[in-house]
Order: sequence, then structure tokens, then C-alpha cells
Amino acid sequence: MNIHLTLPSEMRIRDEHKEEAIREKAYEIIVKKGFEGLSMQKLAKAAGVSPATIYIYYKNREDLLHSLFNHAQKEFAFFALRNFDPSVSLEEGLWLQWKNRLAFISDNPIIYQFFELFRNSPLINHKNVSMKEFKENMVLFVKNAIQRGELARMEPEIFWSIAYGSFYSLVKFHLQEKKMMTENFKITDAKMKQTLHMVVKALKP
Amino acid sequence: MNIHLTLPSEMRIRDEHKEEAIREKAYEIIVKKGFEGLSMQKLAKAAGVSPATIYIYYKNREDLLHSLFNHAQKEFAFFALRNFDPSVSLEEGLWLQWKNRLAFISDNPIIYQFFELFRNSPLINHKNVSMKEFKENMVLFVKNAIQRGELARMEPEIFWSIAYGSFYSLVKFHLQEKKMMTENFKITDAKMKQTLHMVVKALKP
DNA sequence: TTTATAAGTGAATGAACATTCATTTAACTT
DNA sequence: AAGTTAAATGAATGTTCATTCACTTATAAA
Repeated sequence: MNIHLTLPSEMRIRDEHKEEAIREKAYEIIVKKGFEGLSMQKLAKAAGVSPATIYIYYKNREDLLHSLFNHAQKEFAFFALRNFDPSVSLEEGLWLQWKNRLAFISDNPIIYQFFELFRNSPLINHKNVSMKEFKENMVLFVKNAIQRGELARMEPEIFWSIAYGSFYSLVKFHLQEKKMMTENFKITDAKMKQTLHMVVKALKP
Repeated sequence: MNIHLTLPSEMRIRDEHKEEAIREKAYEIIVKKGFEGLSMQKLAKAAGVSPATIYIYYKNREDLLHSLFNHAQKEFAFFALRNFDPSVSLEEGLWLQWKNRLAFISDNPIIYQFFELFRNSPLINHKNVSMKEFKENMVLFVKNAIQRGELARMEPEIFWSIAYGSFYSLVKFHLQEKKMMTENFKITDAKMKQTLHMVVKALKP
């Protein structure tokens, strides 16, 4: 990505607007109609480019789908740790992450829904981006919380299921209602905080 | 369904094996390749019938997909409440349901994975089966637990997210590992019980 | 201004698609 | 045994699909 910015080149530069239009329209179509609903010709039409243009940016349809996911995952994981400091208390750290995630979802509902759709699809089996920095931060955060006596020792998947599984479940609830009612997506801070309190209680030693 | 069993008829009876073969192969193909991967001709070949035969059992592809989901949802919800008594304690009731769900998932991993795939897809927006009996049982169960002081008052989606969201999250973890490692699906009772204990603690007033 | 290079294109291609249809087959009634 | 009904079929239909290709256009170096 962005080769034309980092390398001097003799070529005609790529039009970033085109690339973004393709990506955003692809997210939209997939969220609305599923992967089945995305054909290269429909996508090209929606993005205002020629079908052949898509093949300049992506090797083929499969590459397009995986690139879309990597893009979404990177953005989401990056946003989740915005302003995150692994040395704060468990409750404070989780609260920040929940708020960050919710903010991203509210601002980018289409991208998030695509992310969830892909995560739950058979396409996910392929190798994906590493999330190294994200994992390192989380390991540190958990270790600190255990040492401080805020968190019981447990297997990582149990921690994840309690600390985040309930959050995602709550979000799913609201996204489905939104889809059905065509209302705005909105979880109140109070509802989130109430749920988080329960989660923190569960995680105590 | 099963019209030939409940009504006397003058017609040639439907071959139940064919219907089941179509359904089971459809689940398999969709779980392995996604909805994109299911074409009527491939399904027919896999089930050992003619493409036209599928249209005897289902109006069209869309009807097939929704019927598959209704079938899976009914089986799963029925199994979840097997031996369930809404008057038992919160922990006992949740434990039974978790065990039931896990047993179903272990015995029918393909059906369950299809169920999750469909639930997370745009196809879910259409009207689906009512689950009336299931909901009635749950309302009673929750009411009892609150009266007994085992459960704090909270909005239903919060209860659901804590009491089941973490369970599903745990299952997802293991199913993904299984897919990647081609191992057998296995969550130990101890791991489940540990998680349930934490959940029950969270739900206390 | 010329030249090189890659961005961008519309039309074309063969494969795969959902669905239909004329026909055959099996079961039950009389 | 004859008649009726619907199950079951393989081949056919018209459409949509992913991808390619010969070509044009825009950019920057020379």
C-alpha cells in the first residue's frame, strides 16, 4: 500500500479515491447482501470504475476479500487500544477498551459488521495479520491485574470470554435491533458501565 | 413436513432419506465453503439427487436456506431445554442449559456451525420461527431467580450477554481451534464449571 | 517535446449459475 | 389390472459470474 508515497517512481500514480471507493462499496454490499451478493461487476458499477480496475488493486476476488478483512481488523485493533496504558487498573483498562471499541463501532458500523461477518465465515481459516503489538499489550495488562489481586488466574480463553464475549454479545443485540428498526445505533454509557461492573466482579479472585 | 404421515394420500410418498440427504449435505457444504459455495447443482450431486428434485422439497434457493435455519434453530432450542425445570436454582439451571447446549454442539458440530453462520449473516433479517415455549420457560426461570435473591434485576439483553454470551464466546474459541488443528471438539467440564461460577458471581445482586 | 511506464478501460469469453420442463417412475385407490 | 397422482429426473435455458485482453490515458523522467 501507498508505494507511490514511499518510493520515487516513474509511473502514473494510483488514484487513492478509487481504491477507497472500491473498499467502502465492497463493505456496504457485503454487509447488505452477504459475500454471495458481491460480484466484481456490481462492485465496479457501485464504485464507479471498470471491472478491470479492481484487478489493478487486488489479484482476484479472494485477495480482495482477505484484504478487506485485514484492513478492517487492523483499524479496529488499533482503535481498541487508543490511549491504552497496560498499567492502569483492570476496571479502568477494560472500560477504556470497551469505550474505544464501541466508539469505533458507532462511527464505522459497516466496517464492524463486515468484520464480524468475515470472522464468522469459513473465509477466516486462512492466515491473517499478526496483531503482535496488540497481544503484547494485553499480556502485560493481564499480568499487572493478576499481581494487583484484581484478576483471578485463569486460562486466556476464559478471560477473553468473560471480559469481551459479553461485550460483543451486548453489541450484537443492539446492532440487530438497529437493523430491524432502522434506528440509530446506541448503547447508553450507563448500560455498558453496569455490565462492566458485573464482569469485573466475575473476574475477581 | 411429514404430510404423508399425518394425511392419508393417494400419491407416491416422498423419500425421507432424500430430504435428509439434501439437508445434511447442504449444511456440510455451507459450513465448509460458505453460502457462496452452495450451488443447487453441487448440492444435488452431493446428495445424490437431480437438481430438479430439490425444488420438490423447497420453493427455491432462498426458501431452502431459511428452512435449513429454522430446522437447525428448532433442534438447538429444543435440546437446550432438555430436562429443564424453571424452578431450580440459577446456577443449576444455567449449568444444565450450558451442558445441553454443549452436548448438542459436540454431537452436531456442522449444524451448530451452520446455525452460527446464518445468525451472523444478512439472511437473518427475515422473519423466523417464534421460539414461544423457549421464551416462556426463560422468563419464568429468571423471575424465580430474582425472587430467590440469586439474580440482580437487569435488562434482558444484559442478562443474556453475561449468562450466555460468555458461553458462546468460549465455544467459538474451541471450534476455531478445532477447525485449525483438525482435533476433536472438547471443552472439559472443569473449564465450563469454572467459567459458570464466575458468571453466576457476576449475576448476583 | 518525446518517451517510458503503469493506471485505467469496455468489451469479450467461457464457465457456472438458478430454475424450468417434458417425461418417466413408483405408489396407492378402485 | 387399470387409472390417478405426485415424486423424481436429465437436459435445456437464459442469465450472471470472474477474469482477461487489446487498448487508451495520464504522469514523470529524459
